Amino acid sequence: MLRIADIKKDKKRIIAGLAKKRVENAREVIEDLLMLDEQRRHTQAELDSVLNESKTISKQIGALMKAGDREGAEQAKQQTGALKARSKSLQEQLRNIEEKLIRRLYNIPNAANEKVPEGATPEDNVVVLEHGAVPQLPEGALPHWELIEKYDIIDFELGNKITGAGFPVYKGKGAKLQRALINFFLHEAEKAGYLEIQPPVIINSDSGYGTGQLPDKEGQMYGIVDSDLYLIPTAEVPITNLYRNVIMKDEQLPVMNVGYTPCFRREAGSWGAHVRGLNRLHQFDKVEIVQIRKPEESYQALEEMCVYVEGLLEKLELPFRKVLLCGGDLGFTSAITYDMEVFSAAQNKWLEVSSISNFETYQANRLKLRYKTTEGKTELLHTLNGSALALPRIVAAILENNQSGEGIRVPEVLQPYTGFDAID
RNA sequence: AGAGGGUUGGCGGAGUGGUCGAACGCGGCGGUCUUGAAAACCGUUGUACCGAAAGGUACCGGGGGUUCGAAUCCCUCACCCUCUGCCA
Repeated sequence: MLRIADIKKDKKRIIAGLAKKRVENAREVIEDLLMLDEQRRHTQAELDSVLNESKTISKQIGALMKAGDREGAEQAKQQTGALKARSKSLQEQLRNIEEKLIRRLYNIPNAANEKVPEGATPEDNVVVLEHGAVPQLPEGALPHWELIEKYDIIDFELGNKITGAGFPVYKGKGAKLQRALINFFLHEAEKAGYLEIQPPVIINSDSGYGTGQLPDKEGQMYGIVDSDLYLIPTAEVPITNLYRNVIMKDEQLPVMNVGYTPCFRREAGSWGAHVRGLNRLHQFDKVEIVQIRKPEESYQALEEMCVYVEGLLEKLELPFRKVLLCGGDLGFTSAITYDMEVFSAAQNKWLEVSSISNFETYQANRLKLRYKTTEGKTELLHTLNGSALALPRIVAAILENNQSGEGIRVPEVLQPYTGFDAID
Protein backbone atom coordinates (compact mmCIF):
# COMPACT_ATOMS: atom_id res chain seq x y z
CA MET A 1 0.00 0.00 0.00
CA LEU A 2 0.94 3.60 -0.29
CA ARG A 3 2.93 5.19 2.49
CA ILE A 4 1.65 8.29 4.22
CA ALA A 5 5.15 9.73 4.22
CA ASP A 6 5.37 9.32 0.43
CA ILE A 7 1.95 10.79 -0.09
CA LYS A 8 2.94 13.88 1.86
CA LYS A 9 6.22 14.22 0.05
CA ASP A 10 4.85 13.57 -3.40
CA LYS A 11 1.17 14.35 -3.22
CA LYS A 12 0.74 15.75 -6.72
CA ARG A 13 2.39 12.83 -8.42
CA ILE A 14 0.43 10.27 -6.43
CA ILE A 15 -2.91 11.94 -7.05
CA ALA A 16 -2.09 12.06 -10.76
CA GLY A 17 -1.09 8.39 -10.68
CA LEU A 18 -4.33 7.41 -8.98
CA ALA A 19 -6.41 9.52 -11.33
CA LYS A 20 -4.73 7.82 -14.25
CA LYS A 21 -5.80 4.57 -12.70
CA ARG A 22 -9.37 5.84 -12.73
CA VAL A 23 -9.70 6.18 -8.99
CA GLU A 24 -12.72 8.41 -8.50
CA ASN A 25 -12.07 11.67 -6.66
CA ALA A 26 -8.41 10.83 -6.23
CA ARG A 27 -7.71 14.22 -4.70
CA GLU A 28 -10.46 13.94 -2.08
CA VAL A 29 -9.44 10.40 -1.25
CA ILE A 30 -5.91 11.53 -0.56
CA GLU A 31 -6.87 14.69 1.31
CA ASP A 32 -9.20 12.64 3.52
CA LEU A 33 -6.43 10.24 4.22
CA LEU A 34 -4.06 13.01 5.25
CA MET A 35 -6.69 14.48 7.54
CA LEU A 36 -7.20 11.14 9.17
CA ASP A 37 -3.45 10.82 9.61
CA GLU A 38 -3.37 14.25 11.21
CA GLN A 39 -6.00 13.06 13.68
CA ARG A 40 -4.00 9.97 14.34
CA ARG A 41 -0.90 11.94 15.19
CA HIS A 42 -2.77 14.27 17.52
CA THR A 43 -4.39 11.42 19.37
CA GLN A 44 -1.13 9.56 19.55
CA ALA A 45 0.68 12.55 21.00
CA GLU A 46 -2.00 13.10 23.62
CA LEU A 47 -2.02 9.44 24.56
CA ASP A 48 1.74 9.42 24.87
CA SER A 49 1.72 12.30 27.30
CA VAL A 50 -1.04 10.76 29.43
CA LEU A 51 0.82 7.47 29.53
CA ASN A 52 3.98 9.26 30.43
CA GLU A 53 2.27 10.91 33.38
CA SER A 54 0.81 7.70 34.68
CA LYS A 55 4.07 5.85 34.26
CA THR A 56 5.81 8.51 36.28
CA ILE A 57 3.31 8.10 39.10
CA SER A 58 3.62 4.34 39.00
CA LYS A 59 7.33 4.65 39.45
CA GLN A 60 6.79 6.96 42.39
CA ILE A 61 4.45 4.42 43.96
CA GLY A 62 7.13 1.81 43.55
CA ALA A 63 9.64 4.03 45.31
CA LEU A 64 7.21 4.84 48.14
CA MET A 65 6.44 1.17 48.71
CA LYS A 66 10.10 0.42 48.91
CA ALA A 67 10.55 3.19 51.45
CA GLY A 68 7.71 1.67 53.47
CA ASP A 69 5.44 4.67 53.02
CA ARG A 70 2.18 2.78 52.47
CA GLU A 71 0.03 5.80 53.06
CA GLY A 72 1.88 7.89 50.51
CA ALA A 73 1.55 5.08 48.03
CA GLU A 74 -2.20 4.82 48.58
CA GLN A 75 -2.49 8.53 48.07
CA ALA A 76 -0.59 8.41 44.83
CA LYS A 77 -2.85 5.64 43.62
CA GLN A 78 -5.82 7.96 43.87
CA GLN A 79 -4.29 10.14 41.20
CA THR A 80 -4.07 7.40 38.65
CA GLY A 81 -7.78 6.69 38.32
CA ALA A 82 -8.56 9.65 36.10
CA LEU A 83 -5.43 9.15 34.04
CA LYS A 84 -6.32 5.55 33.49
CA ALA A 85 -9.78 6.39 32.25
CA ARG A 86 -8.35 9.05 29.99
CA SER A 87 -5.76 6.75 28.48
CA LYS A 88 -8.34 4.02 27.96
CA SER A 89 -10.55 6.33 25.99
CA LEU A 90 -7.66 7.76 24.00
CA GLN A 91 -6.49 4.27 23.22
CA GLU A 92 -9.95 3.41 22.00
CA GLN A 93 -10.02 6.53 19.83
CA LEU A 94 -6.60 5.81 18.45
CA ARG A 95 -7.54 2.26 17.60
CA ASN A 96 -10.61 3.46 15.74
CA ILE A 97 -8.66 6.01 13.76
CA GLU A 98 -5.92 3.56 12.91
CA GLU A 99 -8.41 0.96 11.83
CA LYS A 100 -10.11 3.44 9.57
CA LEU A 101 -6.79 4.58 8.19
CA ILE A 102 -5.53 1.13 7.42
CA ARG A 103 -8.82 0.08 5.89
CA ARG A 104 -8.65 3.03 3.54
CA LEU A 105 -5.02 2.41 2.70
CA TYR A 106 -5.81 -1.21 1.92
CA ASN A 107 -8.45 -0.08 -0.52
CA ILE A 108 -6.40 2.50 -2.36
CA PRO A 109 -4.57 0.98 -5.33
CA ASN A 110 -1.01 1.67 -6.31
CA ALA A 111 -0.44 4.87 -8.23
CA ALA A 112 0.38 4.44 -11.90
CA ASN A 113 3.90 5.29 -12.98
CA GLU A 114 4.52 8.33 -15.21
CA LYS A 115 5.21 6.07 -18.19
CA VAL A 116 1.73 4.53 -18.06
CA PRO A 117 -0.50 5.86 -20.84
CA GLU A 118 -3.87 7.45 -20.11
CA GLY A 119 -6.90 5.36 -20.88
CA ALA A 120 -9.86 3.51 -19.48
CA THR A 121 -10.18 0.20 -21.29
CA PRO A 122 -7.99 -2.38 -23.02
CA GLU A 123 -8.57 -0.48 -26.27
CA ASP A 124 -6.39 2.27 -24.86
CA ASN A 125 -3.43 -0.03 -24.27
CA VAL A 126 -0.39 0.71 -26.37
CA VAL A 127 1.25 -1.93 -28.53
CA VAL A 128 4.97 -1.32 -28.16
CA LEU A 129 6.37 -4.31 -30.03
CA GLU A 130 5.24 -6.91 -32.54
CA HIS A 131 7.27 -9.94 -33.42
CA GLY A 132 6.85 -12.83 -35.84
CA ALA A 133 4.68 -13.41 -38.86
CA VAL A 134 1.10 -14.50 -38.47
CA PRO A 135 0.99 -18.09 -39.74
CA GLN A 136 -1.03 -19.05 -42.81
CA LEU A 137 -3.32 -21.85 -41.78
CA PRO A 138 -4.49 -24.57 -44.13
CA GLU A 139 -8.05 -24.80 -45.37
CA GLY A 140 -10.39 -26.07 -42.66
CA ALA A 141 -8.10 -25.12 -39.78
CA LEU A 142 -9.66 -25.76 -36.38
CA PRO A 143 -9.75 -23.82 -33.12
CA HIS A 144 -7.92 -25.55 -30.30
CA TRP A 145 -11.07 -26.80 -28.56
CA GLU A 146 -11.81 -28.88 -31.63
CA LEU A 147 -8.21 -29.99 -32.04
CA ILE A 148 -8.01 -31.29 -28.49
CA GLU A 149 -11.09 -33.40 -29.12
CA LYS A 150 -9.84 -34.61 -32.44
CA TYR A 151 -6.53 -35.81 -30.98
CA ASP A 152 -8.06 -36.68 -27.59
CA ILE A 153 -5.46 -34.82 -25.52
CA ILE A 154 -7.58 -32.69 -23.19
CA ASP A 155 -11.00 -33.63 -21.84
CA PHE A 156 -13.32 -30.97 -20.46
CA GLU A 157 -16.22 -33.35 -19.89
CA LEU A 158 -14.19 -35.51 -17.54
CA GLY A 159 -13.16 -32.39 -15.65
CA ASN A 160 -16.82 -31.42 -15.32
CA LYS A 161 -17.51 -34.73 -13.69
CA ILE A 162 -14.65 -34.50 -11.21
CA THR A 163 -14.92 -30.82 -10.35
CA GLY A 164 -16.87 -28.58 -12.68
CA ALA A 165 -16.43 -26.28 -15.65
CA GLY A 166 -12.95 -24.88 -16.10
CA PHE A 167 -11.04 -27.85 -14.69
CA PRO A 168 -9.76 -29.75 -17.72
CA VAL A 169 -8.20 -33.20 -17.64
CA TYR A 170 -5.03 -33.54 -19.70
CA LYS A 171 -4.38 -36.94 -21.24
CA GLY A 172 -1.53 -38.69 -23.06
CA LYS A 173 0.34 -36.27 -25.30
CA GLY A 174 -1.74 -33.44 -23.86
CA ALA A 175 -0.41 -34.18 -20.38
CA LYS A 176 3.11 -34.64 -21.71
CA LEU A 177 2.99 -31.34 -23.55
CA GLN A 178 2.07 -29.64 -20.28
CA ARG A 179 4.92 -31.30 -18.45
CA ALA A 180 7.32 -30.47 -21.26
CA LEU A 181 6.37 -26.79 -21.18
CA ILE A 182 6.78 -26.61 -17.42
CA ASN A 183 10.21 -28.20 -17.62
CA PHE A 184 11.23 -26.03 -20.52
CA PHE A 185 10.20 -22.85 -18.72
CA LEU A 186 11.91 -23.85 -15.49
CA HIS A 187 15.03 -24.87 -17.30
CA GLU A 188 15.22 -21.61 -19.22
CA ALA A 189 14.66 -19.59 -16.05
CA GLU A 190 17.39 -21.47 -14.29
CA LYS A 191 19.77 -20.72 -17.16
CA ALA A 192 18.84 -17.05 -16.82
CA GLY A 193 19.84 -17.07 -13.17
CA TYR A 194 16.57 -17.67 -11.38
CA LEU A 195 16.44 -19.88 -8.30
CA GLU A 196 13.66 -22.44 -8.44
CA ILE A 197 11.17 -22.38 -5.59
CA GLN A 198 8.41 -24.87 -4.93
CA PRO A 199 6.04 -23.05 -2.59
CA PRO A 200 2.83 -24.14 -0.87
CA VAL A 201 -0.24 -23.67 -3.04
CA ILE A 202 -2.39 -22.75 -0.05
CA ILE A 203 -1.79 -19.42 1.66
CA ASN A 204 -3.03 -17.70 4.81
CA SER A 205 -4.69 -14.30 4.81
CA ASP A 206 -1.53 -12.48 5.94
CA SER A 207 0.08 -13.59 2.70
CA GLY A 208 -2.98 -12.50 0.75
CA TYR A 209 -2.74 -9.03 2.28
CA GLY A 210 1.02 -8.95 1.74
CA THR A 211 0.84 -9.03 -2.04
CA GLY A 212 -2.51 -7.23 -2.32
CA GLN A 213 -4.94 -9.97 -3.32
CA LEU A 214 -6.73 -9.17 -0.07
CA PRO A 215 -8.89 -7.36 0.52
CA ASP A 216 -9.22 -6.29 -3.11
CA LYS A 217 -9.70 -9.67 -4.76
CA GLU A 218 -11.19 -11.76 -2.02
CA GLY A 219 -13.95 -12.96 -4.32
CA GLN A 220 -11.46 -14.14 -6.92
CA MET A 221 -9.71 -16.66 -4.69
CA TYR A 222 -11.00 -20.01 -3.60
CA GLY A 223 -11.24 -20.11 0.20
CA ILE A 224 -10.74 -23.25 2.23
CA VAL A 225 -13.76 -24.09 4.37
CA ASP A 226 -13.40 -23.58 8.14
CA SER A 227 -10.06 -21.88 7.86
CA ASP A 228 -8.26 -18.66 7.15
CA LEU A 229 -6.71 -20.19 4.03
CA TYR A 230 -6.96 -19.77 0.28
CA LEU A 231 -5.82 -21.58 -2.86
CA ILE A 232 -3.23 -19.45 -4.61
CA PRO A 233 -4.29 -17.51 -7.71
CA THR A 234 -0.63 -17.27 -8.76
CA ALA A 235 2.79 -18.28 -7.45
CA GLU A 236 3.47 -14.58 -6.98
CA VAL A 237 1.66 -14.77 -3.65
CA PRO A 238 3.62 -17.48 -1.83
CA ILE A 239 6.95 -16.62 -3.44
CA THR A 240 6.84 -12.88 -2.80
CA ASN A 241 5.60 -13.53 0.73
CA LEU A 242 8.72 -15.57 1.44
CA TYR A 243 10.26 -12.16 1.96
CA ARG A 244 7.55 -10.73 4.18
CA ASN A 245 8.98 -9.04 7.27
CA VAL A 246 12.54 -9.31 6.12
CA ILE A 247 15.37 -6.81 6.06
CA MET A 248 17.52 -8.01 3.19
CA LYS A 249 21.29 -7.91 3.28
CA ASP A 250 23.11 -6.42 0.35
CA GLU A 251 24.58 -9.74 -0.73
CA GLN A 252 21.10 -11.29 -0.87
CA LEU A 253 20.05 -8.87 -3.60
CA PRO A 254 18.77 -9.00 -6.21
CA VAL A 255 16.34 -11.83 -5.54
CA MET A 256 15.46 -13.79 -8.68
CA ASN A 257 13.05 -16.64 -8.06
CA VAL A 258 11.06 -18.86 -10.36
CA GLY A 259 8.31 -21.23 -9.40
CA TYR A 260 5.92 -23.57 -11.09
CA THR A 261 2.51 -23.95 -9.47
CA PRO A 262 -1.04 -24.63 -10.44
CA CYS A 263 -3.16 -21.50 -10.09
CA PHE A 264 -6.77 -21.32 -8.97
CA ARG A 265 -9.13 -18.54 -9.87
CA ARG A 266 -12.86 -18.18 -9.45
CA GLU A 267 -13.04 -15.78 -12.39
CA ALA A 268 -16.33 -14.55 -11.01
CA GLY A 269 -18.10 -12.36 -13.49
CA SER A 270 -15.70 -12.93 -16.36
CA TRP A 271 -17.36 -16.00 -17.80
CA GLY A 272 -19.03 -15.64 -21.16
CA ALA A 273 -19.77 -17.25 -24.47
CA HIS A 274 -16.51 -15.95 -25.97
CA VAL A 275 -14.52 -17.85 -23.36
CA ARG A 276 -14.05 -21.26 -24.83
CA GLY A 277 -11.62 -24.09 -24.48
CA LEU A 278 -8.38 -23.13 -22.78
CA ASN A 279 -8.91 -19.40 -22.98
CA ARG A 280 -10.05 -19.10 -19.38
CA LEU A 281 -9.88 -21.76 -16.68
CA HIS A 282 -10.41 -22.10 -12.95
CA GLN A 283 -7.27 -24.17 -12.57
CA PHE A 284 -4.23 -23.76 -14.76
CA ASP A 285 -0.48 -24.14 -14.64
CA LYS A 286 1.94 -21.28 -14.65
CA VAL A 287 5.63 -20.67 -14.23
CA GLU A 288 6.19 -17.35 -12.54
CA ILE A 289 9.32 -15.25 -12.17
CA VAL A 290 9.68 -12.93 -9.19
CA GLN A 291 12.35 -10.31 -8.60
CA ILE A 292 13.14 -8.15 -5.61
CA ARG A 293 15.25 -5.13 -6.43
CA LYS A 294 16.64 -1.94 -5.06
CA PRO A 295 14.47 0.97 -6.20
CA GLU A 296 17.07 2.37 -8.55
CA GLU A 297 17.38 -0.96 -10.38
CA SER A 298 13.77 -1.99 -10.69
CA TYR A 299 12.96 -0.46 -14.06
CA GLN A 300 16.04 -1.98 -15.61
CA ALA A 301 14.91 -5.30 -14.16
CA LEU A 302 11.43 -4.87 -15.63
CA GLU A 303 12.94 -4.45 -19.08
CA GLU A 304 15.12 -7.50 -18.59
CA MET A 305 12.14 -9.57 -17.55
CA CYS A 306 10.28 -8.51 -20.68
CA VAL A 307 13.23 -9.42 -22.86
CA TYR A 308 13.45 -12.77 -21.11
CA VAL A 309 9.78 -13.57 -21.75
CA GLU A 310 10.05 -12.40 -25.35
CA GLY A 311 12.91 -14.87 -25.75
CA LEU A 312 10.71 -17.72 -24.56
CA LEU A 313 8.02 -16.86 -27.08
CA GLU A 314 10.56 -16.60 -29.85
CA LYS A 315 11.95 -20.01 -29.00
CA LEU A 316 8.45 -21.42 -29.10
CA GLU A 317 8.04 -19.84 -32.57
CA LEU A 318 4.93 -17.98 -31.54
CA PRO A 319 4.08 -14.59 -33.03
CA PHE A 320 3.58 -12.15 -30.20
CA ARG A 321 3.17 -8.53 -29.31
CA LYS A 322 4.07 -6.53 -26.24
CA VAL A 323 1.44 -4.23 -24.83
CA LEU A 324 1.84 -1.42 -22.32
CA LEU A 325 -1.31 -1.32 -20.24
CA CYS A 326 -3.14 1.97 -19.87
CA GLY A 327 -4.01 3.33 -16.44
CA GLY A 328 -7.55 2.02 -16.44
CA ASP A 329 -6.50 -1.53 -17.30
CA LEU A 330 -3.75 -1.77 -14.68
CA GLY A 331 -4.03 -4.20 -11.80
CA PHE A 332 -4.72 -2.95 -8.30
CA THR A 333 -1.19 -3.28 -6.95
CA SER A 334 0.77 -2.54 -10.10
CA ALA A 335 2.57 0.69 -10.98
CA ILE A 336 3.20 -0.43 -14.53
CA THR A 337 2.44 -3.58 -16.48
CA TYR A 338 3.43 -5.01 -19.84
CA ASP A 339 1.30 -7.80 -21.24
CA MET A 340 2.67 -10.32 -23.71
CA GLU A 341 0.08 -11.62 -26.13
CA VAL A 342 0.46 -14.47 -28.59
CA PHE A 343 -1.47 -14.67 -31.79
CA SER A 344 -3.80 -17.61 -31.89
CA ALA A 345 -4.33 -18.13 -35.59
CA ALA A 346 -7.49 -20.20 -35.73
CA GLN A 347 -9.28 -17.91 -33.31
CA ASN A 348 -7.72 -14.95 -35.08
CA LYS A 349 -7.14 -13.42 -31.69
CA TRP A 350 -4.40 -12.13 -29.41
CA LEU A 351 -4.21 -14.08 -26.15
CA GLU A 352 -2.55 -12.72 -23.04
CA VAL A 353 0.07 -15.21 -21.88
CA SER A 354 2.16 -13.06 -19.59
CA SER A 355 1.78 -10.01 -17.43
CA ILE A 356 4.98 -8.39 -16.25
CA SER A 357 4.68 -5.79 -13.54
CA ASN A 358 6.65 -3.50 -11.29
CA PHE A 359 4.87 -2.91 -7.99
CA GLU A 360 7.51 -0.46 -6.82
CA THR A 361 7.14 -0.18 -3.01
CA TYR A 362 3.42 -0.96 -2.89
CA GLN A 363 3.73 -4.62 -1.99
CA ALA A 364 7.00 -4.11 -0.11
CA ASN A 365 5.25 -1.67 2.21
CA ARG A 366 2.61 -4.24 3.07
CA LEU A 367 5.21 -6.97 3.31
CA LYS A 368 7.64 -4.86 5.33
CA LEU A 369 10.27 -5.97 2.88
CA ARG A 370 13.29 -3.72 3.29
CA TYR A 371 17.02 -3.39 2.95
CA LYS A 372 19.76 -1.29 4.49
CA THR A 373 21.24 1.38 2.28
CA THR A 374 24.96 2.08 2.32
CA GLU A 375 24.17 4.98 4.66
CA GLY A 376 22.57 2.48 7.00
CA LYS A 377 19.02 3.63 6.41
CA THR A 378 16.26 1.04 6.18
CA GLU A 379 14.32 1.45 2.96
CA LEU A 380 11.58 -0.42 1.13
CA LEU A 381 12.55 -2.59 -1.82
CA HIS A 382 10.74 -2.93 -5.12
CA THR A 383 8.95 -6.14 -6.08
CA LEU A 384 8.35 -7.34 -9.63
CA ASN A 385 6.90 -10.40 -11.21
CA GLY A 386 5.88 -11.86 -14.51
CA SER A 387 4.40 -14.99 -15.98
CA ALA A 388 7.03 -17.01 -17.76
CA LEU A 389 4.67 -18.37 -18.85
CA ALA A 390 1.01 -19.26 -18.33
CA LEU A 391 0.40 -22.60 -19.99
CA PRO A 392 -3.14 -22.93 -21.31
CA ARG A 393 -3.07 -20.17 -23.87
CA ILE A 394 0.42 -21.14 -24.95
CA VAL A 395 -0.94 -24.63 -25.55
CA ALA A 396 -3.89 -23.15 -27.45
CA ALA A 397 -1.59 -21.13 -29.69
CA ILE A 398 0.80 -24.02 -30.29
CA LEU A 399 -2.08 -26.30 -31.26
CA GLU A 400 -3.75 -23.81 -33.54
CA ASN A 401 -0.68 -22.31 -35.19
CA ASN A 402 1.13 -25.57 -35.83
CA GLN A 403 -1.73 -27.63 -37.21
CA SER A 404 -1.72 -29.27 -40.61
CA GLY A 405 -3.52 -32.14 -42.26
CA GLU A 406 -1.04 -34.58 -40.74
CA GLY A 407 -1.30 -33.34 -37.18
CA ILE A 408 0.25 -30.77 -34.89
CA ARG A 409 3.96 -30.06 -35.05
CA VAL A 410 5.73 -29.66 -31.72
CA PRO A 411 8.11 -26.65 -31.67
CA GLU A 412 11.70 -27.81 -31.95
CA VAL A 413 12.85 -26.50 -28.56
CA LEU A 414 10.14 -28.53 -26.89
CA GLN A 415 10.91 -31.83 -28.57
CA PRO A 416 13.69 -32.82 -26.14
CA TYR A 417 11.16 -32.26 -23.36
CA THR A 418 8.16 -33.99 -24.98
CA GLY A 419 9.99 -36.88 -26.54
CA PHE A 420 7.82 -36.61 -29.66
CA ASP A 421 7.69 -34.17 -32.56
CA ALA A 422 4.02 -34.25 -33.45
CA ILE A 423 0.59 -34.81 -32.02
CA ASP A 424 -1.32 -36.95 -34.48
C1' A B 1 -4.76 -36.94 17.69
C1' G B 2 -3.23 -37.30 23.32
C1' A B 3 0.45 -35.84 27.39
C1' G B 4 4.34 -32.75 28.85
C1' G B 5 8.02 -28.78 27.90
C1' G B 6 9.04 -24.32 25.33
C1' U B 7 8.75 -19.25 22.31
C1' U B 8 13.19 -13.05 25.23
C1' G B 9 17.34 -8.27 20.85
C1' G B 10 21.62 -10.70 14.61
C1' C B 11 22.78 -15.41 17.58
C1' G B 12 23.34 -17.88 22.51
C1' G B 13 21.20 -17.02 27.11
C1' A B 14 19.63 -14.46 32.21
C1' G B 15 15.45 -12.41 34.16
C1' U B 16 9.02 -14.98 37.75
C1' G B 17 5.25 -8.08 39.66
C1' G B 18 8.55 -1.94 40.58
C1' U B 19 13.92 3.13 37.14
C1' C B 20 13.91 -3.87 32.51
C1' G B 21 14.25 -1.97 26.29
C1' A B 22 15.84 -5.92 29.17
C1' A B 23 22.20 -8.82 32.79
C1' C B 24 26.08 -11.66 30.57
C1' G B 25 28.55 -13.99 26.35
C1' C B 26 29.21 -14.15 20.96
C1' G B 27 28.87 -11.51 16.55
C1' G B 28 28.79 -6.35 14.12
C1' C B 29 30.64 -1.25 14.04
C1' G B 30 34.23 2.73 15.82
C1' G B 31 38.79 3.59 18.42
C1' U B 32 43.66 2.63 21.22
C1' C B 33 47.95 -0.38 20.46
C1' U B 34 50.70 -2.49 15.74
C1' U B 35 54.92 -1.67 9.84
C1' G B 36 50.25 -4.71 8.88
C1' A B 37 47.16 -8.38 11.07
C1' A B 38 45.72 -11.14 15.38
C1' A B 39 45.21 -10.71 20.59
C1' A B 40 44.11 -7.31 24.43
C1' C B 41 41.67 -2.94 26.09
C1' C B 42 37.90 1.19 25.62
C1' G B 43 33.42 2.76 23.44
C1' U B 44 29.17 1.59 20.57
C1' U B 45 25.47 -1.71 18.67
C1' G B 46 17.02 -3.46 17.90
C1' U B 47 12.41 -1.72 15.35
C1' A B 48 8.33 1.62 14.75
C1' C B 49 5.58 6.15 15.77
C1' C B 50 5.40 11.49 17.57
C1' G B 51 8.84 15.74 17.97
C1' A B 52 12.99 21.07 14.91
C1' A B 53 15.46 19.21 19.14
C1' A B 54 15.55 17.75 24.09
C1' G B 55 12.80 13.99 24.78
C1' G B 56 8.36 10.88 24.80
C1' U B 57 5.46 6.35 23.56
C1' A B 58 4.92 1.30 21.97
C1' C B 59 7.09 -3.52 21.17
C1' C B 60 10.21 -9.76 25.34
C1' G B 61 5.40 -15.38 19.65
C1' G B 62 -0.18 -12.96 18.47
C1' G B 63 -4.70 -11.17 20.92
C1' G B 64 -7.27 -10.15 25.54
C1' G B 65 -7.35 -9.58 31.01
C1' U B 66 -5.67 -8.62 36.40
C1' U B 67 -2.72 -4.45 38.70
C1' C B 68 -1.02 2.18 40.52
C1' G B 69 2.76 -0.83 37.82
C1' A B 70 3.51 -6.99 33.60
C1' A B 71 8.97 -9.98 29.91
C1' U B 72 7.33 -11.76 34.85
C1' C B 73 0.38 -13.48 37.06
C1' C B 74 -4.43 -15.20 34.39
C1' C B 75 -7.26 -16.48 29.72
C1' U B 76 -6.93 -17.56 24.59
C1' C B 77 -4.71 -18.51 19.81
C1' A B 78 -0.47 -19.77 16.84
C1' C B 79 4.09 -22.08 16.32
C1' C B 80 8.33 -25.23 18.02
C1' C B 81 10.43 -29.50 20.79
C1' U B 82 9.98 -34.45 23.37
C1' C B 83 7.15 -38.96 24.26
C1' U B 84 2.75 -41.99 22.74
C1' G B 85 -0.65 -43.00 18.59
C1' C B 86 -1.69 -42.76 13.32
C1' C B 87 -0.13 -42.09 8.26
C1' A B 88 1.94 -41.03 2.25
